[in-house]
Amino acid sequence: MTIAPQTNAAQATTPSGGPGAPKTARGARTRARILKAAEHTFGTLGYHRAGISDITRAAGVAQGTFYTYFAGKEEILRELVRDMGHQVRAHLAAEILDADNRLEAEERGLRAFLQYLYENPSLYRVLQEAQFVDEAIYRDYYEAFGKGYVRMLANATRKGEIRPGNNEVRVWALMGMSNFLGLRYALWEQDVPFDEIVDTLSDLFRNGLTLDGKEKP
Amino acid sequence: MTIAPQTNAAQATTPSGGPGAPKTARGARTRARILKAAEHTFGTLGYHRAGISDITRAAGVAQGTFYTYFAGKEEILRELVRDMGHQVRAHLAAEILDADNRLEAEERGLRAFLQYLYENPSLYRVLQEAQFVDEAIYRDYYEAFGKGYVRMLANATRKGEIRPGNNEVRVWALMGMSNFLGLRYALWEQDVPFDEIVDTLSDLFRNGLTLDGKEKP
DNA sequence: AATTTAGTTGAATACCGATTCATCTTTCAA
DNA sequence: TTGAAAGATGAATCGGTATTCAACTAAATT
Repeated sequence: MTIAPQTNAAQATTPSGGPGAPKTARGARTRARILKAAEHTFGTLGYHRAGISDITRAAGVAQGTFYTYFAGKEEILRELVRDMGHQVRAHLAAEILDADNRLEAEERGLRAFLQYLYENPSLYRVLQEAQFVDEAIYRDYYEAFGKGYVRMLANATRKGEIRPGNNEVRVWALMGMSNFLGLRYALWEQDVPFDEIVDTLSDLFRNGLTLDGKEKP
Repeated sequence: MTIAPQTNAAQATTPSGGPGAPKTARGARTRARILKAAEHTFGTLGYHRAGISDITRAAGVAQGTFYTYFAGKEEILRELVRDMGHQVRAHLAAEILDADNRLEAEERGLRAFLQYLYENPSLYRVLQEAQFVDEAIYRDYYEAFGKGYVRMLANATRKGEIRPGNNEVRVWALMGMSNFLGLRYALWEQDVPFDEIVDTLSDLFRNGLTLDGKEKP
């Protein structure tokens, strides 16, 4: 039930250029600390309110150290979004793996997403704000996410698990649902159990996304 | 087919306090010009990048004039979101009025929303950014929107047009869908005709939201 | 051990843009 | 017509913070 206990922004990061990719163990550690601090700081204060000084303070380093590893405020945000994107996708993919069919995958995926958001509230804020700092990276995130999603729906269609239809449009609808449900029920207020949310959507899917004899009998 | 041709941020505004509610025809006109300019400027540059000077320049007034009518940058954003919220709700309500049943209302509502977003791209940006400047106003917007929506679904349930279920959860899911579909297909790229989007969702609704004999025959 | 390279520091800089204000112009009411 | 209220002006102020940099310390290499 408990999923992905600790946030770990640094772990999976490919330094990807920058002014100075760390060349020492110590350097790598420091860079990681700054990145994690940025995740927390941006998530709490928001991108614009968060100062470099807030980030470095949280990381326990001097202001100047920041610029040893990142070209500036925007770049660290980009890095962060890339990083978080990988994490979520990996996490959800793992949660879905042992689903027997598409419906079950949707149910598990949604529940895992709500749970993940609840445990990593920074994700939402960082991602949404990134949209206005650099739209491209935001699009990339959702297009990457959507691409894999469409592929899965295509497979499900082939297997006869869901009815044929425009899967791309469906995917954007589905991502929108998760997003809003997460915002409302995982971040704002947890006044409806995740199970009930999943059941409600499952009901919607069973009689519209899935193909088990209706409409055209 | 063409809906709400011109943006008109000022029109419906109740000055609502502020440092100086205009007391002259001229004043009212100037205030309106500034508000409309802010809509455009925020929508184009984004809240943070947009300077007061950009707004006043677009409005054709001096910087100082801004503060005759608005306490500051945040306040004009609040005013704008309130204003735009009214507009969208009114617009969609009108579009839905003559629908015969819930499904038709959903179809018309979605199409109208996509169209509206396409014609008023500022709406999305201003609203989403408001979230990080003053979360309350963002919540208010969606909660106001959602409240009316839930009421409509409740009516539809009573009439037997949709199956019973958690309508609040459904509403948040529906708002999420519209939002993402709008972002992707109305703002980013118009590579899929609105009709196809509506048809795709309609198919989803017909076999899950609506009740016309399936699952439990 | 000596030397070079990598990493760290934090105060100083540099820039930007929101807000203020003293002054001038227009509108309005008597 | 005239005085007072409302509106408009835009240059100067003021606060904030991203970024730079010269000096210092730690780590690696010979």
